[in-house]
Amino acid sequence: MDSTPNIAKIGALLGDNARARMLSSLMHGKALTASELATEAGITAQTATTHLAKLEAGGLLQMRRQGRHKYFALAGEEVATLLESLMGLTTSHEPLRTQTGPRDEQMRQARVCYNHLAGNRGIQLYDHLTGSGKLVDEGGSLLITAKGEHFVNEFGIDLDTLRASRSPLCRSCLDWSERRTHLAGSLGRAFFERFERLRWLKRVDGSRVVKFSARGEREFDSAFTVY
Amino acid sequence: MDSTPNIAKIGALLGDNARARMLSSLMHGKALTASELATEAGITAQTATTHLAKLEAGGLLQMRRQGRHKYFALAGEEVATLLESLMGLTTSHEPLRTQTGPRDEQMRQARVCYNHLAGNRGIQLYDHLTGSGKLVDEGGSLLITAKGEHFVNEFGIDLDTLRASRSPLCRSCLDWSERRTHLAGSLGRAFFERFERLRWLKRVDGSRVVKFSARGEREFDSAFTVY
DNA sequence: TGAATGCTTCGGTTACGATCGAACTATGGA
DNA sequence: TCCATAGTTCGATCGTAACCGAAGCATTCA
Repeated sequence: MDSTPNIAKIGALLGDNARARMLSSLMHGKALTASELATEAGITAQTATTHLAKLEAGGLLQMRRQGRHKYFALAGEEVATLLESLMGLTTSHEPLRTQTGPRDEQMRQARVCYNHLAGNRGIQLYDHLTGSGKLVDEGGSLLITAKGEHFVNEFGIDLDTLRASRSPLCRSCLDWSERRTHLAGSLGRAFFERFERLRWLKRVDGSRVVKFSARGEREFDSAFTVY
Repeated sequence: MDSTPNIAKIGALLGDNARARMLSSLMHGKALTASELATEAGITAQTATTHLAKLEAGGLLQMRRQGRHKYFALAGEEVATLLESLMGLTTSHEPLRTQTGPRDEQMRQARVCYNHLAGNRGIQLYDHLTGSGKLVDEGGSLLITAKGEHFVNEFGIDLDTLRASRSPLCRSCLDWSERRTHLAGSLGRAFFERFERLRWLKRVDGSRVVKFSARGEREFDSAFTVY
């Protein structure tokens, strides 16, 4: 059994500039979409597609579909280690990689994502709902419980209207800044609209950033405590 | 400062089949000559030259000239680690690499190398001579001391004759099986001839293996104790 | 000195893979 | 039902690098 073909194959994967750039922009551990990775690598979407397919087939990346998006992340700890030791070999010892995460702290806190709430606040919402048994994850799909229905209606959201729409009610969405899931789907959107109407938050125009008011923050925290 | 070009560069080095094979045949830690590496990789000497130059320039290999040979070894522990983690990624977990060292135990013990003694016995000789102050390493070149001259003459080797030849008297030679140095040069050859004449050893014909007699072994050991 | 051996340089061929334009499918939301 | 957006497939182009034959150095040893 000769294992050298394998090492050459992995090496070849790492040996392309575009792919290398993709991989290192994933070093911070978070997932990125195909087009984001294309931009990172400075190539077109078509080219990115083929690269990403190769990287996934080679076991370096892990993919997760999310609606019309594809989120890619490093396949595991070993891959990250490999990349680190590669970087360590040449650039002995630069400070490890410039922060590629969300440059803007505000954005990391709260932002809009397809009209629902993302960022730390979005995660808080999601964690509260699942942690308190209002939503449950049934084999990948998110379901609302009786308790959840009650809570949502109490909160001023008309579930029946939402159900009339064809789009899925609950849906988890991978958060690119925190690599955690938050609530998407029509329920997610409804929550966001409700927050706006309650004046808990306001969108900063021309950006995806969402700004909470002081009162909004307080009331959000008390409504969605995380256990 | 973007470090991705570097990782791509190293990746590209690893990404060629011939180079990968060369690297993994060096995994056991010992040094190989350019032509041995060419054979390992299944390519011609010309092609090997360019590959080896790239690997050395890329900091993956370390080279040491030795007469008309060039010995290559992995540049360091980090390189070995990198290769291991690469292999680990795909072939989770084959036993690490087939033994590429000298297949023949006899050969590992004692053999001829340019008419001087190599293998464990050669190392023993070398270690004795340097350890007892008969030879000293002066900035890479090996010199004989007064004590050494006395010893050599006592042993039945005519130093003056050796000095008349144009070839260097003392010379250290990297041992491919043990990655240690042993004595080469005309003195090395003279020792070997003397051992033959004393009937301490005999060459096994058609091979580089050298066989010690029981008496030879005993006397060799007492003459060349290692401290 | 000359023969043998190890390595290198040069030139030309060949194969592979990165790239993108254009046209396509799939998904989400109105 | 329809639009906008994310990602894919196809085909053609282009550059790079691996490869070897042949001839050239360099070293050892007689």
